[in-house]
Amino acid sequence: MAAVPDPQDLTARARIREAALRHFGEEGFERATIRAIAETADVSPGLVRHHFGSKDGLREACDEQLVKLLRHVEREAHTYRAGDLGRIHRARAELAPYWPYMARALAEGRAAPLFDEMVRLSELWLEELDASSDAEPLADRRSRAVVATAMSLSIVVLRQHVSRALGVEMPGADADLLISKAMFDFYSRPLIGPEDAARLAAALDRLGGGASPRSDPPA
Amino acid sequence: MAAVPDPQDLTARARIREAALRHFGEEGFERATIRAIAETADVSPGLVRHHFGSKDGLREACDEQLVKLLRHVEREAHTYRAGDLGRIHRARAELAPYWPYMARALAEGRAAPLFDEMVRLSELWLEELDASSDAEPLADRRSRAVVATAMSLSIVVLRQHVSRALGVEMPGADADLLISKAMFDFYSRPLIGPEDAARLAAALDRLGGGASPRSDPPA
DNA sequence: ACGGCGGCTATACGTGGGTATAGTCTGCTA
DNA sequence: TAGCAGACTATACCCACGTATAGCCGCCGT
Repeated sequence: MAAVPDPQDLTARARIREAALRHFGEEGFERATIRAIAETADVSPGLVRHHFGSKDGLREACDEQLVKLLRHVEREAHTYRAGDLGRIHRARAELAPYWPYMARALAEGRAAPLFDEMVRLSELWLEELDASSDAEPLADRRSRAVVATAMSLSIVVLRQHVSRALGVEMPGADADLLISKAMFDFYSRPLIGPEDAARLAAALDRLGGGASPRSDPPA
Repeated sequence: MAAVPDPQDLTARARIREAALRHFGEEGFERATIRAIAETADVSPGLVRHHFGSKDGLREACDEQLVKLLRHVEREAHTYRAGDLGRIHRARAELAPYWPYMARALAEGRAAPLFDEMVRLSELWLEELDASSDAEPLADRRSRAVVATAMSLSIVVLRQHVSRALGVEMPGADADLLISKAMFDFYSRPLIGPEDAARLAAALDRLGGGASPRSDPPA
């Protein structure tokens, strides 16, 4: 349950995997070398191959480990009621060391189970929410869940920019405070009125099967 | 003004740069090779070095080009009023071919000017918005601008997951429609009531300089 | 006591790919 | 016509790194 779960008495296999998660996260898959990973794990390069077959094999093991970790954290904090901030807090703290790896994996389009799992959670969350609201949603629940997931992950994936732009270190309490408040603000204060939203949605429908890309409003 | 601005009668230097933007975007910086880029640009590998000095030099040129492009698009669509969807539409279409490169650059923490520029725009946008609203924001404007920027970029950076999870191709009209509607929904319908938000913000303040990371609510 | 197996190391091989150098061709100025 | 400059090519170098092989050592079952 330690944030970094591994003192130094771990099986070599696990040490290698943890070292890889760090190296891949910090340097990226291509720049990271088996030799460096082995050195960090305090084993010979050959052993890496022995256990994981190849560099790609090692990465797959890392991905799996990441999903395993997410599920663990999830299980531990499945009380997702907004009230229990402390619980979520601790859960996130456990993930933080793996942010760099996570961010890279997601940005490269890997770690799909992780993303999908979060979408699932978002859908559950929206389901509750829809039940307790009377206004009609503009989009189907799944779309909203996917977009919400992407948005929440953006903070991790773009943490270097967020950190720099806010002038705070990013796994860090200051950042948590600023970001959480900003998000609560967005969650609680509508940026556009319902009539404007309906008008925009209608305009979109009119553009319909129209032309090429679009993704999101300016901000 | 063409979406991909370059037929095939461009200066070799420009052809190389465009080829690099594509290769770096699709394969990543490390996996992309100077030789392949040269071939795409229909020049010899040596010429790449001649013009850009090194692979890193080439990447820097790409980053600069990206910022130049953003400013161009911005200038062209500086009428950021939500009404003129068509204008924004065309502007975005011009950027779309560079999404893969953009996404990678941002995820790796590069292309800071691009991010910062978007933060600036968000701040302007929020400034207007704050003026026309009476409710007190929970966070300072800059924090909100940074978070909003990260959120809107998340769609591009995580487009592979978004695309997969929605089952639509991602530079594409279908995706635009779904995503835009979902975003308008979030922008127009508050997810939590103001009293809950205030309570949560207060709770955060109480945790205060507390413990380690936090980033965002579950969804 | 022993045979075998799995964790582990040392060493070597092969090559992809960035970089460096030398040389060619075209066009311009005088 | 000479001669220089810069765009461009061909070729070679070199090393980092993934992969492969062969072997050592300690443990366990019998």
